[in-house]
Amino acid sequence: MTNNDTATQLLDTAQLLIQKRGYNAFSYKHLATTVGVRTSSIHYHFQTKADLGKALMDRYLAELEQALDNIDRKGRTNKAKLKQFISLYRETEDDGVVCLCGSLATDYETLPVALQRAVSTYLRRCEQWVAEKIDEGVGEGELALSGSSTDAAATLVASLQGGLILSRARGGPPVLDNVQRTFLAALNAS
Amino acid sequence: MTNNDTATQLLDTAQLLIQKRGYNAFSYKHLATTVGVRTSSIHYHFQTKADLGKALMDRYLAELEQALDNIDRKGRTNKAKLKQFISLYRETEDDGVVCLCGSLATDYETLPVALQRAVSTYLRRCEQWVAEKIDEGVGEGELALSGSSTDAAATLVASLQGGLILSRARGGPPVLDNVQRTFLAALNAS
DNA sequence: ACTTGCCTATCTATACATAGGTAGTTATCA
DNA sequence: TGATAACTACCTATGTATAGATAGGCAAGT
Repeated sequence: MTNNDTATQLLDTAQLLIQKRGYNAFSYKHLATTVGVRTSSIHYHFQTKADLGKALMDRYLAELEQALDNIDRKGRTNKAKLKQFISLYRETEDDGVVCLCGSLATDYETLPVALQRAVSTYLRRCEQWVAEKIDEGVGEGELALSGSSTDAAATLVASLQGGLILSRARGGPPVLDNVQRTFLAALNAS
Repeated sequence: MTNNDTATQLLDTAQLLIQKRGYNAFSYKHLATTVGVRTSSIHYHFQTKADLGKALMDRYLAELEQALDNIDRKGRTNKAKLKQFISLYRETEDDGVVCLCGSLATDYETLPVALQRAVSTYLRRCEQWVAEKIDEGVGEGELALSGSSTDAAATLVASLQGGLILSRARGGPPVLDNVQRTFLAALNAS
């Protein structure tokens, strides 16, 4: 399908542009020239910029669920699962971009409501999943934690998103390596 | 001086707009109508948007140094100083905005070089200061740390910035409260 | 014939920026 | 002291580029 091809290409490119430049610095014109079509063609596939954004987040959320599923099925220990989760973001850092969701979260106030909701959902899902793994790990005596799992989960998600955002500006070795070490140390699980 | 007044008002308002909406979603028009002048008047005070951004970051950096100085002079223990540092961001979270620097960091790729440099400087300065306090605290036996102070400092700054950014989208109780508890727990210093 | 997937052409709104004017203030010095 | 030059802090008007969006056409597939 040419349809599928172009639509997917539009999604892929738009996502990258948003991750690189932010929602408000990315435009249909920019996207069009990058993909090699006219802006009107983008409007054909995604009537408005808000629709495109929503489609992007829907896909991103589905991919997250898939990734979490994968980790849950393949990971042996909870520590390994959490490491896998972190490495999801660590790969993003290597790409020199931020999480789609973190990018949108910064522009939160300027987003259409549907997008705002999708961003919230994504973030809460991440925190919930992380807290779950920590709880399981602690329950099984695999991990130790001096605070609450909720605190640790919220902090991890914040530091992953923040780490990605700061990484480009700060330069130097990957910030998420520091984050991972700190997080695992707090769980007595280097 | 009317000069001082308008210029300062422009800076204040511009900063708030950027912290609320991001660098690229804030415009001279928006700023002008908010302050009650014409866009050309903004150009009079700050020839270009890049100049305005630079002036903003210069001021922000100066304020940071002042705040750190204040904390260093007034804080008794290193733990207290670190708590004070965190509360700087915690106040920002209450205002429902993000750190100016965190906002700019997200749009990093689209910023004029002078602004990029200012953002880097700010972030590195924060990390450096935090690492210093941790080192001192550990040296004096006041704090204990299982990892490196560099890791902890980078992680704290990332989670503060990330926490602010996620806070609006996530809703619920302040994220930075979770961050503070996690951070202090990791230092064996609740 | 109808749908799909793209195109050209065009619209309105806004972005950042500049040119040039003006009222009010301050400095200079015969 | 009071004429004039220079400066300050705005203004109106305008320009060029880009934003997101729409209308309508057309070729290819079914």
